Amino acid sequence: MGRGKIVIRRIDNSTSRQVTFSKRRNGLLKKAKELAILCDAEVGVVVFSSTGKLYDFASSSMKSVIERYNKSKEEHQMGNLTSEMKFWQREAAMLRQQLQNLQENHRQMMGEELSGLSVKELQNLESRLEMSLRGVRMKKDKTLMDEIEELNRKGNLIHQENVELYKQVYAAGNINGVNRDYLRTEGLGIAEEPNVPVHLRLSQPQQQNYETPARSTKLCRLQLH
Amino acid sequence: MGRGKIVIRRIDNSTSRQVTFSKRRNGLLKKAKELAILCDAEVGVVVFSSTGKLYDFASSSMKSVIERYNKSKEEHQMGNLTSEMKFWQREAAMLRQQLQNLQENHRQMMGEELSGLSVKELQNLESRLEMSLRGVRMKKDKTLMDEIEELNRKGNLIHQENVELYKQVYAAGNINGVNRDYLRTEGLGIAEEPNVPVHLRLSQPQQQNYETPARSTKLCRLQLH
DNA sequence: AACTATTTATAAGA
DNA sequence: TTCTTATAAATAGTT
Repeated sequence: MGRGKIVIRRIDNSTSRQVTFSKRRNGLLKKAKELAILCDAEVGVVVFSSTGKLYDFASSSMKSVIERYNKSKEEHQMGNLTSEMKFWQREAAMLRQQLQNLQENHRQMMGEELSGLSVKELQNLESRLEMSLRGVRMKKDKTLMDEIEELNRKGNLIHQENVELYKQVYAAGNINGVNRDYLRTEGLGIAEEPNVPVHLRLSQPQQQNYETPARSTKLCRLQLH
Repeated sequence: MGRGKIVIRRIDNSTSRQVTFSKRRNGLLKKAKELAILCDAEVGVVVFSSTGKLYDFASSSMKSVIERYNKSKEEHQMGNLTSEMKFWQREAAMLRQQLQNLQENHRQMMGEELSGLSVKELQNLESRLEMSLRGVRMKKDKTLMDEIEELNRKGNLIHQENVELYKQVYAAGNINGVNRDYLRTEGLGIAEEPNVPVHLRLSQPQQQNYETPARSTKLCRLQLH
């Protein structure tokens, strides 16, 4: 339909290609529009030029056309997208449900929202809490015991070190009496300083924190078991 | 381009419309194909007939065309979709995180997975459990008390009923002495059976279960505070 | 579905 | 890009 017949293959001449693109693109969009109107059809056309520019026509809206297209196939592109979205929606709903269940459970474990529970359920809850409490106390006691044991071990070590130092001091004292007295009273503090105070500083705050509750928990535990 | 000129408006004659649709649809798809080849363009055409049937052409693939179309706009259709999907993905991730936190919390409350906890945290957990336990026990006790009270109320009611019946029986007994003796010994048991024993069966096992642990915990509580 | 008179689209040139 | 115009292509109405 022009001065000469052409074969349908890529137009090599860039300018000519661009011109033809412009003409035929308008023609295509015009025909799409006419088809939609004449035949009461829903039509969508998307064209990207070789330079990447977008031209489109949709008798209704491209959104509508694409949605209908995807629905009409139930397998492509958007089908994947919607099904993926549905997956995430279901995922969210499922997680929300789980969360709600666990929250209710948790609140009940925290002693809240007990109104709806029967005596049987309350008993159940009670024994679960007792079990948990027992477990927590056992763990705590074990932690404390371990700490005490460690401290004792360190204490003994230091004590032994002191005994050794005493021996050395006594041995030195046989040569110089003044030195011996000095060491016995004040020098002992100096001699221990590089070791003992460091250990004490490390262990003291821990010891302070647990002593009061530790005693009460032990009493509890004895009565519980 | 035919025997006569036509105005572009919906063709009323259904048959004619259908024929024209067929012709022009083919023309449109052909022209789309030619445009794509001649001008090295990416083209997608979607047509729905008035009866809902789908016809389409895509120079590459409809998936590619639609994706490119959506990307090329960054606001329509797919933009909404992806942002909506991203919303749901974020929602799911958030819920999953919440769930995880709560689950960890819950497991610790259940006395599991206590390895990573410090003494301070264990203490905290312990007191939370104690508080919960206290709450649950209070609720249970209240439930039981209420039940007992209700039973007493009913018992009293029945007792009064019996008293009334006795009175009637005595009044009747003035006429017949044998009937009076029968009601005084065995009739009482029969009268109470439909109410009292049923309630006792309900409350007895519940009461048994909680008494032992309740006492020991109370002792603990007193020593702790 | 085929035909064909005509309209329409467009290739080539400006 | 746009206009022009000769000509190819599409298609309305008919068979």
